[in-house]
Amino acid sequence: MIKRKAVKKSLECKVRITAITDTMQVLSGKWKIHILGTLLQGGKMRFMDLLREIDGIAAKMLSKELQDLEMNQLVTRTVVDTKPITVEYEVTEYGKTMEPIIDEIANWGVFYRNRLHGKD
Amino acid sequence: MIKRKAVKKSLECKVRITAITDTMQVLSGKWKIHILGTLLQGGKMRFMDLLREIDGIAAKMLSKELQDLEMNQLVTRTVVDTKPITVEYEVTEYGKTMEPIIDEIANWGVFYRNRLHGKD
DNA sequence: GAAACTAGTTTCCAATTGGTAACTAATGCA
DNA sequence: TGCATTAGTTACCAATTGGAAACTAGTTTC
Repeated sequence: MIKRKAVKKSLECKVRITAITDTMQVLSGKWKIHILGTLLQGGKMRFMDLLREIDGIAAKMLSKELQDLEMNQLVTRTVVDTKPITVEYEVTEYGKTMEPIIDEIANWGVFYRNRLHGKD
Repeated sequence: MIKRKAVKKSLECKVRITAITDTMQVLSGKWKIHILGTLLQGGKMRFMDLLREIDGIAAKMLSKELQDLEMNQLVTRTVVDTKPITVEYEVTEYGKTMEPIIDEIANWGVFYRNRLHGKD
């Protein structure tokens, strides 16, 4: 009983840390979760739809974040040959595996607000 | 069928966005999830324990992030009157409500790695 | 008396993030 | 002809983030 748990920084611990780092890197930045959340709710959406739907985002940011998400294969980008050309973004099947995370994050945020107000 | 879903930016949508923003603000920065994850696994831990356990973190960051977490009531800080004074950090009951989020994030990261390696 | 361990704090610096605004380029409409 | 809409891009700038290293300060051990 002198040294319980000497080797705490074990394999599973390192794997977990790496896993968390990976996920947070994929979701890095202020907007990716919002974009994914919006696309998960809205299905196929055009650039301008997203720009209008996501409050406060600038075209530059939306463009950059969508590129990141596309690179990570979480969303697809499809150019549609309409009169003024439009581009459709959609969450991939792979991207949909993010849904539990986003839901948990949204749930916690609601819980957090309720706690704040309940305590006032 | 001319304008389905005109009012997309509805109440529930705004609430969700606010909720996500709130959560991500509480978890902001590179380290908070790791600190919480480590404390959830390790129970009571001292400053130096955390510093050694969390690979790459500097004392300044650990200190600052712990203060943030304490302010948000996710962890408690207890000074223990040992020979060289020690400080114990522990996740609160409230902080434990973060566990589902952290688990989902860790799970996804593992899934992500597997997918990468499976595709090589 | 010097070194080491506790838990930090402080300073200084570099990189990243993100915002505004203007610009491109193609097409349609009045 | 000129304005609007589509989907961006570019340039510039400010704030935030985070890292390294040195420092404080009290106690204990050699």
